[in-house]
Amino acid sequence: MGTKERRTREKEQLRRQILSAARELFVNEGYENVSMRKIADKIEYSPTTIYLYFKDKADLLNSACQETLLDLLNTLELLNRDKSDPVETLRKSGKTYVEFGLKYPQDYKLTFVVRPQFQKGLGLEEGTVGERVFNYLRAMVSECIRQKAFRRVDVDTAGQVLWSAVHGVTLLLIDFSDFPWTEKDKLIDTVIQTMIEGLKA
Amino acid sequence: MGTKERRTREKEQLRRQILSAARELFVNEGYENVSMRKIADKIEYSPTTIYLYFKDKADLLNSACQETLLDLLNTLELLNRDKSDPVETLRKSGKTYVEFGLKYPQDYKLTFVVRPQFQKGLGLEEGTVGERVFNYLRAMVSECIRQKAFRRVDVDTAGQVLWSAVHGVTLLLIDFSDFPWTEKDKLIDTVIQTMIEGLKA
DNA sequence: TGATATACTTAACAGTGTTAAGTTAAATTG
DNA sequence: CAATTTAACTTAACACTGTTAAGTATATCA
Repeated sequence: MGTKERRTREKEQLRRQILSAARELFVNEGYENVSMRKIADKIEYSPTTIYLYFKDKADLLNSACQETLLDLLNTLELLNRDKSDPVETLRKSGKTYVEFGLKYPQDYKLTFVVRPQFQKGLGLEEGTVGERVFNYLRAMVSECIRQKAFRRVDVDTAGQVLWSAVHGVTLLLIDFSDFPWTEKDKLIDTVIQTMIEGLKA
Repeated sequence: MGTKERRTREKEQLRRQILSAARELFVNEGYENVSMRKIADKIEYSPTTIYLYFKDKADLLNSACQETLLDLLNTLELLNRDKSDPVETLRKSGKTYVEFGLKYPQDYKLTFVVRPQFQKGLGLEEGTVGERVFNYLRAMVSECIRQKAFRRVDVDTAGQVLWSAVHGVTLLLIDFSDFPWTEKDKLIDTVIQTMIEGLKA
Protein backbone atom coordinates (compact mmCIF):
# COMPACT_ATOMS: atom_id res chain seq x y z
CA MET A 1 0.00 0.00 0.00
CA GLY A 2 2.65 2.50 -1.06
CA THR A 3 0.25 4.53 -3.13
CA LYS A 4 -0.18 7.22 -0.51
CA GLU A 5 3.54 7.57 -0.16
CA ARG A 6 3.95 7.73 -3.89
CA ARG A 7 1.38 10.53 -4.02
CA THR A 8 3.06 12.60 -1.36
CA ARG A 9 6.32 11.99 -3.12
CA GLU A 10 4.85 13.23 -6.38
CA LYS A 11 3.39 16.26 -4.64
CA GLU A 12 6.72 17.07 -3.13
CA GLN A 13 8.31 16.72 -6.53
CA LEU A 14 5.92 19.18 -8.12
CA ARG A 15 6.47 21.58 -5.26
CA ARG A 16 10.17 21.51 -5.89
CA GLN A 17 9.57 21.90 -9.60
CA ILE A 18 7.49 25.01 -9.05
CA LEU A 19 10.00 26.47 -6.64
CA SER A 20 12.89 25.74 -8.95
CA ALA A 21 11.15 27.40 -11.88
CA ALA A 22 10.19 30.38 -9.77
CA ARG A 23 13.68 30.79 -8.38
CA GLU A 24 15.23 30.65 -11.82
CA LEU A 25 12.80 33.24 -13.15
CA PHE A 26 13.18 35.49 -10.12
CA VAL A 27 16.93 35.40 -10.46
CA ASN A 28 17.02 35.95 -14.20
CA GLU A 29 14.24 38.48 -14.61
CA GLY A 30 13.73 39.97 -11.16
CA TYR A 31 10.93 39.32 -8.72
CA GLU A 32 8.72 42.13 -9.99
CA ASN A 33 8.95 41.03 -13.59
CA VAL A 34 7.92 37.46 -12.99
CA SER A 35 4.22 36.70 -13.09
CA MET A 36 2.48 33.64 -11.74
CA ARG A 37 1.44 32.90 -15.29
CA LYS A 38 5.05 32.93 -16.44
CA ILE A 39 5.95 30.41 -13.78
CA ALA A 40 2.94 28.32 -14.71
CA ASP A 41 3.93 28.36 -18.37
CA LYS A 42 7.39 27.18 -17.52
CA ILE A 43 6.18 24.15 -15.61
CA GLU A 44 3.26 23.58 -17.98
CA TYR A 45 0.53 23.81 -15.40
CA SER A 46 -2.25 26.30 -14.95
CA PRO A 47 -1.41 29.37 -12.87
CA THR A 48 -3.79 28.44 -10.11
CA THR A 49 -2.08 25.14 -9.47
CA ILE A 50 0.74 27.06 -7.86
CA TYR A 51 -1.64 28.21 -5.17
CA LEU A 52 -2.16 24.59 -4.14
CA TYR A 53 1.50 24.48 -3.17
CA PHE A 54 2.30 28.02 -2.13
CA LYS A 55 0.17 30.55 -0.31
CA ASP A 56 0.98 33.38 -2.67
CA LYS A 57 3.78 34.96 -4.66
CA ALA A 58 5.52 36.23 -1.55
CA ASP A 59 5.57 32.69 -0.20
CA LEU A 60 7.43 31.61 -3.31
CA LEU A 61 9.87 34.44 -2.77
CA ASN A 62 10.39 33.38 0.80
CA SER A 63 11.04 29.77 -0.06
CA ALA A 64 13.47 30.77 -2.79
CA CYS A 65 15.36 32.95 -0.33
CA GLN A 66 15.66 30.15 2.18
CA GLU A 67 17.39 28.15 -0.51
CA THR A 68 19.75 31.00 -1.24
CA LEU A 69 20.69 31.35 2.40
CA LEU A 70 21.33 27.65 2.63
CA ASP A 71 23.60 27.91 -0.40
CA LEU A 72 25.48 30.75 1.23
CA LEU A 73 25.86 28.86 4.48
CA ASN A 74 27.14 25.79 2.68
CA THR A 75 29.59 27.88 0.70
CA LEU A 76 30.90 29.48 3.86
CA GLU A 77 31.20 26.20 5.69
CA LEU A 78 33.25 24.75 2.85
CA LEU A 79 36.06 27.07 3.90
CA ASN A 80 38.54 25.06 5.85
CA ARG A 81 38.51 27.08 8.98
CA ASP A 82 41.99 27.43 10.29
CA LYS A 83 41.55 27.67 14.04
CA SER A 84 45.10 28.89 14.45
CA ASP A 85 44.54 31.99 12.35
CA PRO A 86 40.99 33.20 12.95
CA VAL A 87 41.69 36.60 11.42
CA GLU A 88 42.65 34.99 8.13
CA THR A 89 39.53 32.84 8.30
CA LEU A 90 37.44 35.94 8.87
CA ARG A 91 39.03 37.62 5.89
CA LYS A 92 38.38 34.65 3.66
CA SER A 93 34.81 34.41 4.88
CA GLY A 94 34.16 38.05 4.16
CA LYS A 95 35.59 37.68 0.69
CA THR A 96 33.50 34.57 0.10
CA TYR A 97 30.38 36.36 1.29
CA VAL A 98 30.84 39.27 -1.11
CA GLU A 99 31.74 36.98 -3.99
CA PHE A 100 28.65 34.92 -3.35
CA GLY A 101 26.57 38.08 -3.57
CA LEU A 102 28.22 39.12 -6.80
CA LYS A 103 27.91 35.67 -8.32
CA TYR A 104 24.18 35.54 -7.62
CA PRO A 105 23.25 39.22 -7.44
CA GLN A 106 19.56 38.68 -7.94
CA ASP A 107 19.43 36.00 -5.27
CA TYR A 108 21.34 38.25 -2.94
CA LYS A 109 19.08 41.24 -3.42
CA LEU A 110 16.03 39.04 -3.25
CA THR A 111 17.14 37.67 0.09
CA PHE A 112 18.64 40.71 1.76
CA VAL A 113 16.75 43.61 0.25
CA VAL A 114 13.58 42.65 -1.55
CA ARG A 115 12.24 40.09 0.87
CA PRO A 116 12.46 42.24 3.99
CA GLN A 117 10.34 44.76 2.14
CA PHE A 118 7.60 42.26 1.49
CA GLN A 119 7.92 40.13 4.59
CA LYS A 120 8.72 42.49 7.40
CA GLY A 121 10.63 40.81 10.15
CA LEU A 122 11.43 37.45 8.65
CA GLY A 123 14.59 35.57 7.96
CA LEU A 124 16.74 36.02 10.99
CA GLU A 125 14.65 34.61 13.84
CA GLU A 126 15.75 31.76 16.00
CA GLY A 127 16.17 28.48 14.21
CA THR A 128 16.24 29.95 10.71
CA VAL A 129 19.05 29.60 8.25
CA GLY A 130 19.64 33.32 8.43
CA GLU A 131 20.34 33.05 12.12
CA ARG A 132 22.82 30.27 11.45
CA VAL A 133 24.71 32.47 9.00
CA PHE A 134 24.94 35.20 11.56
CA ASN A 135 26.05 32.75 14.23
CA TYR A 136 28.82 31.61 11.92
CA LEU A 137 30.07 35.17 11.73
CA ARG A 138 29.80 35.68 15.45
CA ALA A 139 31.78 32.54 16.21
CA MET A 140 34.66 33.78 14.08
CA VAL A 141 34.73 37.18 15.73
CA SER A 142 34.60 35.50 19.08
CA GLU A 143 37.63 33.42 18.26
CA CYS A 144 39.55 36.49 17.11
CA ILE A 145 38.92 38.16 20.43
CA ARG A 146 39.70 35.03 22.42
CA GLN A 147 43.08 34.81 20.75
CA LYS A 148 43.59 38.51 21.43
CA ALA A 149 43.91 39.34 17.76
CA PHE A 150 41.08 41.81 18.24
CA ARG A 151 40.71 44.19 21.13
CA ARG A 152 37.97 43.34 23.59
CA VAL A 153 35.00 44.66 21.65
CA ASP A 154 31.46 43.47 22.09
CA VAL A 155 31.14 40.35 19.96
CA ASP A 156 27.65 41.13 18.69
CA THR A 157 28.52 44.69 17.81
CA ALA A 158 31.68 43.65 16.02
CA GLY A 159 29.80 41.04 14.04
CA GLN A 160 27.18 43.53 13.00
CA VAL A 161 29.84 46.02 12.03
CA LEU A 162 31.53 43.46 9.80
CA TRP A 163 28.26 42.45 8.28
CA SER A 164 27.45 46.09 7.53
CA ALA A 165 30.68 46.49 5.63
CA VAL A 166 30.41 43.39 3.46
CA HIS A 167 26.71 43.94 2.89
CA GLY A 168 27.35 47.51 1.85
CA VAL A 169 30.12 46.81 -0.61
CA THR A 170 28.20 43.90 -2.09
CA LEU A 171 25.13 45.99 -2.74
CA LEU A 172 27.04 48.95 -4.10
CA LEU A 173 28.87 46.74 -6.57
CA ILE A 174 25.62 45.11 -7.62
CA ASP A 175 23.49 48.24 -7.87
CA PHE A 176 25.99 50.67 -9.34
CA SER A 177 27.83 48.28 -11.53
CA ASP A 178 28.91 50.98 -13.95
CA PHE A 179 30.22 53.38 -11.37
CA PRO A 180 33.96 53.92 -11.85
CA TRP A 181 34.91 51.82 -8.87
CA THR A 182 38.41 51.05 -7.84
CA GLU A 183 39.34 47.67 -9.21
CA LYS A 184 36.71 45.35 -7.77
CA ASP A 185 38.90 42.90 -5.87
CA LYS A 186 40.99 45.68 -4.46
CA LEU A 187 37.87 47.41 -3.18
CA ILE A 188 36.52 44.26 -1.54
CA ASP A 189 39.85 43.42 0.03
CA THR A 190 40.32 46.96 1.30
CA VAL A 191 36.86 47.03 2.85
CA ILE A 192 37.54 43.83 4.73
CA GLN A 193 41.11 44.74 5.58
CA THR A 194 40.10 48.15 6.90
CA MET A 195 37.45 46.65 9.17
CA ILE A 196 39.90 44.09 10.50
CA GLU A 197 42.56 46.74 11.13
CA GLY A 198 39.97 48.83 12.92
CA LEU A 199 39.10 45.95 15.20
CA LYS A 200 42.67 45.08 16.10
CA ALA A 201 44.29 46.19 19.28
CA MET B 1 1.89 89.58 -23.56
CA GLY B 2 2.61 87.64 -20.37
CA THR B 3 0.11 84.93 -21.20
CA LYS B 4 2.69 82.58 -22.58
CA GLU B 5 4.83 82.97 -19.50
CA ARG B 6 1.85 82.41 -17.27
CA ARG B 7 1.10 79.20 -19.12
CA THR B 8 4.60 77.85 -18.73
CA ARG B 9 4.47 78.88 -15.09
CA GLU B 10 1.22 76.99 -14.62
CA LYS B 11 2.64 73.96 -16.39
CA GLU B 12 5.67 74.02 -14.16
CA GLN B 13 3.41 74.27 -11.14
CA LEU B 14 1.40 71.23 -12.15
CA ARG B 15 4.59 69.33 -12.82
CA ARG B 16 5.77 70.04 -9.32
CA GLN B 17 2.37 69.12 -7.95
CA ILE B 18 2.48 65.74 -9.66
CA LEU B 19 6.03 65.08 -8.52
CA SER B 20 5.26 66.08 -4.98
CA ALA B 21 2.23 63.80 -4.84
CA ALA B 22 4.17 60.93 -6.37
CA ARG B 23 7.08 61.35 -4.00
CA GLU B 24 4.82 61.39 -0.97
CA LEU B 25 3.03 58.26 -2.12
CA PHE B 26 6.26 56.47 -3.05
CA VAL B 27 7.71 57.23 0.36
CA ASN B 28 4.62 56.29 2.34
CA GLU B 29 3.49 53.24 0.43
CA GLY B 30 6.51 52.09 -1.54
CA TYR B 31 7.17 52.48 -5.24
CA GLU B 32 5.61 49.18 -6.21
CA ASN B 33 2.38 49.86 -4.35
CA VAL B 34 1.72 53.22 -5.94
CA SER B 35 -0.25 53.25 -9.17
CA MET B 36 -0.51 56.04 -11.67
CA ARG B 37 -4.20 56.15 -10.87
CA LYS B 38 -3.47 56.72 -7.19
CA ILE B 39 -1.24 59.65 -8.03
CA ALA B 40 -3.86 60.98 -10.41
CA ASP B 41 -6.56 60.72 -7.73
CA LYS B 42 -4.42 62.65 -5.30
CA ILE B 43 -3.94 65.57 -7.61
CA GLU B 44 -7.47 65.29 -9.05
CA TYR B 45 -6.46 64.84 -12.65
CA SER B 46 -6.91 61.93 -14.98
CA PRO B 47 -4.13 59.33 -14.93
CA THR B 48 -3.06 60.10 -18.46
CA THR B 49 -2.34 63.71 -17.68
CA ILE B 50 0.74 62.58 -15.82
CA TYR B 51 2.16 61.30 -19.09
CA LEU B 52 2.10 64.84 -20.46
CA TYR B 53 4.63 65.79 -17.80
CA PHE B 54 6.61 62.60 -17.22
CA LYS B 55 7.63 59.92 -19.67
CA ASP B 56 6.55 57.05 -17.47
CA LYS B 57 6.46 55.83 -13.89
CA ALA B 58 10.22 55.28 -13.80
CA ASP B 59 10.72 58.90 -14.82
CA LEU B 60 8.70 59.95 -11.79
CA LEU B 61 10.88 57.72 -9.63
CA ASN B 62 13.98 59.27 -11.09
CA SER B 63 12.85 62.80 -10.49
CA ALA B 64 11.85 61.97 -6.95
CA CYS B 65 15.27 60.49 -6.28
CA GLN B 66 17.02 63.57 -7.58
CA GLU B 67 15.14 65.55 -4.96
CA THR B 68 16.18 63.11 -2.26
CA LEU B 69 19.83 63.35 -3.24
CA LEU B 70 19.61 67.12 -3.18
CA ASP B 71 18.15 66.96 0.31
CA LEU B 72 20.97 64.72 1.41
CA LEU B 73 23.59 66.98 -0.09
CA ASN B 74 22.08 70.03 1.58
CA THR B 75 21.94 68.24 4.91
CA LEU B 76 25.58 67.28 4.63
CA GLU B 77 26.66 70.74 3.62
CA LEU B 78 24.92 72.23 6.63
CA LEU B 79 27.61 70.63 8.79
CA ASN B 80 30.10 73.24 9.76
CA ARG B 81 33.16 71.62 8.37
CA ASP B 82 36.01 72.09 10.75
CA LYS B 83 39.06 72.16 8.52
CA SER B 84 41.34 71.70 11.50
CA ASP B 85 39.84 68.34 12.41
CA PRO B 86 38.90 66.55 9.20
CA VAL B 87 38.55 63.19 10.93
CA GLU B 88 35.89 64.58 13.21
CA THR B 89 34.15 66.12 10.22
CA LEU B 90 34.23 62.78 8.49
CA ARG B 91 32.73 61.10 11.52
CA LYS B 92 29.94 63.63 11.75
CA SER B 93 29.25 63.33 8.03
CA GLY B 94 29.01 59.57 8.26
CA LYS B 95 26.65 59.83 11.16
CA THR B 96 24.55 62.38 9.33
CA TYR B 97 24.43 60.18 6.25
CA VAL B 98 23.13 57.18 8.17
CA GLU B 99 20.66 59.25 10.11
CA PHE B 100 19.35 60.75 6.90
CA GLY B 101 18.76 57.25 5.59
CA LEU B 102 16.97 56.21 8.75
CA LYS B 103 14.87 59.35 8.85
CA TYR B 104 13.66 58.84 5.29
CA PRO B 105 14.07 55.10 4.82
CA GLN B 106 11.79 54.84 1.83
CA ASP B 107 13.49 57.74 0.11
CA TYR B 108 16.83 56.18 0.80
CA LYS B 109 15.93 52.79 -0.56
CA LEU B 110 14.19 54.37 -3.51
CA THR B 111 17.34 56.27 -4.39
CA PHE B 112 20.04 53.77 -3.60
CA VAL B 113 18.39 50.42 -4.14
CA VAL B 114 15.16 50.57 -6.08
CA ARG B 115 16.14 53.07 -8.71
CA PRO B 116 19.32 51.35 -9.84
CA GLN B 117 17.20 48.28 -10.45
CA PHE B 118 14.89 50.13 -12.79
CA GLN B 119 17.33 52.58 -14.29
CA LYS B 120 20.56 50.73 -14.72
CA GLY B 121 23.51 53.02 -14.60
CA LEU B 122 21.95 56.31 -13.59
CA GLY B 123 22.49 58.69 -10.75
CA LEU B 124 26.22 59.00 -10.36
CA GLU B 125 27.43 60.27 -13.70
CA GLU B 126 29.28 63.51 -14.17
CA GLY B 127 27.30 66.60 -13.30
CA THR B 128 24.61 64.80 -11.34
CA VAL B 129 23.74 65.41 -7.74
CA GLY B 130 24.90 61.92 -6.91
CA GLU B 131 28.35 62.72 -8.15
CA ARG B 132 28.41 65.83 -6.00
CA VAL B 133 27.62 63.77 -2.92
CA PHE B 134 30.45 61.42 -3.69
CA ASN B 135 32.80 64.32 -4.33
CA TYR B 136 31.91 65.70 -0.92
CA LEU B 137 33.01 62.45 0.62
CA ARG B 138 36.20 62.31 -1.39
CA ALA B 139 37.17 65.83 -0.42
CA MET B 140 36.95 64.92 3.24
CA VAL B 141 39.06 61.81 2.85
CA SER B 142 41.57 63.79 0.87
CA GLU B 143 41.90 66.30 3.67
CA CYS B 144 42.41 63.54 6.23
CA ILE B 145 45.28 62.16 4.21
CA ARG B 146 46.77 65.59 3.55
CA GLN B 147 46.91 66.26 7.27
CA LYS B 148 48.44 62.82 7.77
CA ALA B 149 45.59 61.64 9.97
CA PHE B 150 45.12 58.76 7.57
CA ARG B 151 47.86 56.66 6.09
CA ARG B 152 48.52 57.24 2.41
CA VAL B 153 45.69 55.19 0.94
CA ASP B 154 44.15 55.73 -2.44
CA VAL B 155 41.58 58.49 -1.99
CA ASP B 156 38.99 56.93 -4.27
CA THR B 157 39.31 53.52 -2.68
CA ALA B 158 39.09 54.93 0.82
CA GLY B 159 35.99 56.91 -0.12
CA GLN B 160 34.33 53.87 -1.56
CA VAL B 161 35.23 51.83 1.49
CA LEU B 162 33.64 54.39 3.77
CA TRP B 163 30.58 54.61 1.61
CA SER B 164 30.25 50.82 1.68
CA ALA B 165 30.20 50.84 5.45
CA VAL B 166 27.64 53.57 5.97
CA HIS B 167 25.49 52.28 3.13
CA GLY B 168 25.58 48.81 4.61
CA VAL B 169 24.64 49.74 8.13
CA THR B 170 21.92 52.06 6.90
CA LEU B 171 20.29 49.35 4.83
CA LEU B 172 20.59 46.67 7.48
CA LEU B 173 18.92 48.90 10.04
CA ILE B 174 16.17 49.77 7.60
CA ASP B 175 15.54 46.31 6.25
CA PHE B 176 15.92 44.21 9.38
CA SER B 177 14.43 46.67 11.80
CA ASP B 178 13.39 43.96 14.23
CA PHE B 179 16.70 42.15 14.34
CA PRO B 180 18.18 42.29 17.85
CA TRP B 181 20.79 44.85 16.95
CA THR B 182 23.20 46.37 19.33
CA GLU B 183 21.80 49.68 20.42
CA LYS B 184 21.36 51.62 17.21
CA ASP B 185 23.56 54.64 17.86
CA LYS B 186 26.31 52.47 19.26
CA LEU B 187 26.25 50.34 16.13
CA ILE B 188 26.40 53.34 13.82
CA ASP B 189 29.18 54.95 15.80
CA THR B 190 31.17 51.75 15.94
CA VAL B 191 30.87 51.18 12.21
CA ILE B 192 32.20 54.64 11.49
CA GLN B 193 34.81 54.52 14.24
CA THR B 194 36.11 51.15 13.09
CA MET B 195 36.52 52.34 9.52
CA ILE B 196 38.33 55.44 10.68
CA GLU B 197 40.63 53.44 12.93
CA GLY B 198 41.34 51.11 10.05
CA LEU B 199 42.33 54.01 7.83
CA LYS B 200 44.64 55.62 10.36
CA ALA B 201 48.36 55.20 10.29
C1' DT C 1 -15.43 85.55 -35.66
C1' DG C 2 -13.01 81.40 -37.35
C1' DA C 3 -8.80 78.57 -37.33
C1' DT C 4 -5.32 76.50 -34.56
C1' DA C 5 -2.88 74.84 -30.98
C1' DT C 6 -2.93 73.36 -26.03
C1' DA C 7 -4.51 70.78 -22.12
C1' DC C 8 -6.85 67.37 -20.65
C1' DT C 9 -10.09 63.10 -20.65
C1' DT C 10 -12.36 58.76 -22.18
C1' DA C 11 -11.96 54.25 -23.62
C1' DA C 12 -9.35 50.60 -24.45
C1' DC C 13 -5.47 47.01 -24.48
C1' DA C 14 -2.80 43.62 -22.61
C1' DG C 15 -1.14 42.40 -18.60
C1' DT C 16 -1.15 41.47 -13.15
C1' DG C 17 -2.27 38.50 -8.44
C1' DT C 18 -5.80 35.94 -6.67
C1' DT C 19 -10.28 33.41 -5.75
C1' DA C 20 -14.55 30.58 -6.46
C1' DA C 21 -16.55 27.31 -8.91
C1' DG C 22 -16.24 23.49 -11.89
C1' DT C 23 -14.12 19.25 -13.90
C1' DT C 24 -11.66 15.09 -14.34
C1' DA C 25 -9.34 11.23 -12.70
C1' DA C 26 -7.74 8.39 -9.13
C1' DA C 27 -8.40 6.01 -4.62
C1' DT C 28 -11.44 4.06 -1.35
C1' DT C 29 -15.35 1.73 0.15
C1' DG C 30 -19.46 -1.54 0.20
C1' DC D 1 -16.79 -4.86 -9.62
C1' DA D 2 -19.68 -0.44 -9.11
C1' DA D 3 -20.64 3.71 -6.46
C1' DT D 4 -18.86 7.26 -3.89
C1' DT D 5 -15.65 10.10 -1.98
C1' DT D 6 -11.42 12.63 -2.37
C1' DA D 7 -7.58 14.82 -4.47
C1' DA D 8 -5.49 17.40 -8.28
C1' DC D 9 -6.00 20.41 -11.46
C1' DT D 10 -8.40 23.93 -14.72
C1' DT D 11 -11.67 27.54 -16.36
C1' DA D 12 -13.59 31.84 -15.79
C1' DA D 13 -13.77 35.83 -13.53
C1' DC D 14 -12.66 40.06 -10.55
C1' DA D 15 -10.39 44.10 -9.63
C1' DC D 16 -6.41 45.95 -10.45
C1' DT D 17 -1.87 47.57 -13.16
C1' DG D 18 1.03 50.82 -16.82
C1' DT D 19 0.38 52.79 -21.03
C1' DT D 20 -1.50 54.44 -25.64
C1' DA D 21 -4.69 56.24 -29.30
C1' DA D 22 -8.33 58.84 -30.17
C1' DG D 23 -11.47 62.32 -28.90
C1' DT D 24 -13.08 66.80 -26.66
C1' DA D 25 -13.22 70.95 -24.96
C1' DT D 26 -11.04 75.55 -24.09
C1' DA D 27 -8.10 79.22 -24.58
C1' DT D 28 -5.05 81.76 -27.85
C1' DC D 29 -4.15 83.90 -32.06
C1' DA D 30 -5.00 85.83 -36.86
